[in-house]
Amino acid sequence: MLDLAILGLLEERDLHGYEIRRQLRDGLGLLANVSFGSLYPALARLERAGAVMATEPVDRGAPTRSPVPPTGSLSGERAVLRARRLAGNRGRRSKKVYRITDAGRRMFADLLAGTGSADDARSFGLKLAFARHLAPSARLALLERRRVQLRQSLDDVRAAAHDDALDVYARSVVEHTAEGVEQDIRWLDRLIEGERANGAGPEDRPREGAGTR
Amino acid sequence: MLDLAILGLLEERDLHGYEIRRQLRDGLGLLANVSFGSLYPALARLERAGAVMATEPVDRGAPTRSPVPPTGSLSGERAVLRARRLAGNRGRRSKKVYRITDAGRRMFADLLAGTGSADDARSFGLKLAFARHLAPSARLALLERRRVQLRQSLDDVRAAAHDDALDVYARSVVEHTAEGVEQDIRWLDRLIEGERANGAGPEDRPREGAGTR
DNA sequence: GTCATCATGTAAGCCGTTACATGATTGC
DNA sequence: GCAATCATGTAACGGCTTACATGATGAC
Repeated sequence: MLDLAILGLLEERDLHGYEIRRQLRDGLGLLANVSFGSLYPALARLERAGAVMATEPVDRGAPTRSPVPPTGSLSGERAVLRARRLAGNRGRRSKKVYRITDAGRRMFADLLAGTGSADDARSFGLKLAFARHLAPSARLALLERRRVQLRQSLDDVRAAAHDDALDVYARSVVEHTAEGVEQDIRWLDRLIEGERANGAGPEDRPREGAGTR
Repeated sequence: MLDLAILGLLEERDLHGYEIRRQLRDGLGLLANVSFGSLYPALARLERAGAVMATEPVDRGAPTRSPVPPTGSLSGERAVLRARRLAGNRGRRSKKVYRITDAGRRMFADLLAGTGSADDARSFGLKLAFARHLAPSARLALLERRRVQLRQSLDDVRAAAHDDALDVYARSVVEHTAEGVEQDIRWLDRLIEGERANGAGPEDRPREGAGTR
């Protein structure tokens, strides 16, 4: 699920890990606080899988090999380190800006369209947030799959509400859960209606205007 | 979190693992499908910690000492009947009926009142479902803690909604999330109001009517 | 006598967390 | 020069899932 979010963000622009985390936190509330302990391993995994590649950040200024700046006798060591980084030294630590690859785009498309892990609310919300990368038919399918799941949930929770053994508090929880699911379904219905309505609409095509119909 | 649920169910009656799972699945929707792979280890852990004890259903032909749990519940009775039938058998593996201990009750109270892990919706829902075991003041505190968190969430998600870079779908997700949080807050407000109203009300005391006052 | 269900457990592994450790940049 | 922040990573661990293995019960 984290992979999906990372790839989705990288679809739009190159980013480094820290920035990805900020966008996940501030951007959309889902996946609110992923920790570095999961983010960086995920990036490393994606890089090993060939889905993303690390690109050196663009060096502004003189990137040619001028080994040592003429300043700083006291901070000599630091200056050397900085110089090595600017000179394109391999392996030194700095910002690592990641860029998605073609394989990564394919992986993203698969994750986005795959029925696996579309079950929970977070996965669905995440997928829907990236839904403009989906073909209209796949988008509709995503919404309708989710609707089926929510109908089932609603039946279950309503059955639970019939239990007479529930006290006031448990009952309140169950009933409020049911209301939440109902609201979700109404929301989905609005979205589905919108999708059906713009089948021929000229407005927001997914990304490239060259879609089928 | 699973511990809390288990102890909460055992507060009401003795149960064996399979039955606990069913109650978690059917009873209230939260913690919908815990798997045996987590349930049984959790029970074993609780037993090691002294929070629950396994009351072996009757051993062959020794009905003298504390043969059956004195519950009046339907499923409890059935379990007992089955266990009795089993008594004719050689004492092979059978149902393991768990009973909460005094230490377990203390642990349950701590988990229920503790501020830790009250953060997510599931933990809160679970705690609230068992809220009748809480003193009125602690119950109110639980609700108000949750309300503060939701206010914060609402501010965050509204800030996210101000982001102009969101496309239709991402924006819809954010806005629907905000609506959900608003609905949660209204629900909490109703509950808090109810709590305040029955401060002197004779209605639903937590469990035992024998309180002072 | 066999199948579905009830019932308990173990093993492997995923996904994510907290805590720790370190390096680089910026601003005072 | 020092602190705060930016930035990247590792280590240990916890909870929960799936898959596996086993045994008992009841229905037909």
